[in-house]
Amino acid sequence: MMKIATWNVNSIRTRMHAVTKWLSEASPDVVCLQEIKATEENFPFMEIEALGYNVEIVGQKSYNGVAVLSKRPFEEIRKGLPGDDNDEQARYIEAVITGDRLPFRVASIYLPNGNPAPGPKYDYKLDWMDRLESHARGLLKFEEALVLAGDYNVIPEAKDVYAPSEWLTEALYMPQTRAKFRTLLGLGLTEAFEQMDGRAGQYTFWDYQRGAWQNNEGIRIDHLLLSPQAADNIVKFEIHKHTRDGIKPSDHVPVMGTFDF
DNA sequence: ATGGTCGCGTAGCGA
Repeated sequence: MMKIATWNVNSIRTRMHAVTKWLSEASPDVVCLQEIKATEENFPFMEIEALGYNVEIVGQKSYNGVAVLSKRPFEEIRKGLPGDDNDEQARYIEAVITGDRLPFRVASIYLPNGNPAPGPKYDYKLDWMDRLESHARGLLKFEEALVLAGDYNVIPEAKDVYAPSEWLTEALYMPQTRAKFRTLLGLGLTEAFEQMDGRAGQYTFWDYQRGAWQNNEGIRIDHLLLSPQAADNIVKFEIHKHTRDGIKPSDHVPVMGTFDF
């Protein structure tokens, strides 16, 4: 079995205590991290490698940044989302890993937030989603187990937000955002959450402001998107909500799938 | 309508 998780940690250096605690409790085989807010120079490689993980990152100073951790060796690494050579933002890394039964491909995705919308930041978000769709279409042609994991900054449906009416003008929930997300799914991807749970009110993010956590005013924006070969092999899906209660928590919580790979 | 909280890095931006 392979446990594959995604977590937007909102700074790896500030979050190391929470991350190491969670790694030892949940013992994921593969972890996709977002918003590491670190470069190759200041990422804590030694501490994470000491816990038994291979580590690859796409870093950036102060903002963004993604990483993939794996107990198994990486057979292939791709850094950056194809489709725009001028894109400087660190938001995509992809790896191929072999499990007990099957090789699989996993991506750590930090999709742009896009606020305020409309505007240049929203245009960048929509362009990025088009590039992701194009790249995913190519990956699906391999007909292999594929897990596109990350912070999508997309609330798929009304059931995934505490107060849909308050989010109508937010880049995370606007109709065009959700339409592009559905187009991505339409390529032949399945949300692990929808296959295993699908219930309303299962959130992965609560804002630091306004007592959002205490009032359970959350949204579900961290997703595992699966190719048919991955969807056929998922046996468990979990949202590790308890981590939002810890000391200096991230505003996101980990999401983890267990696969018979 | 405003302000409310974090993280980075030490002002103000991004979320």
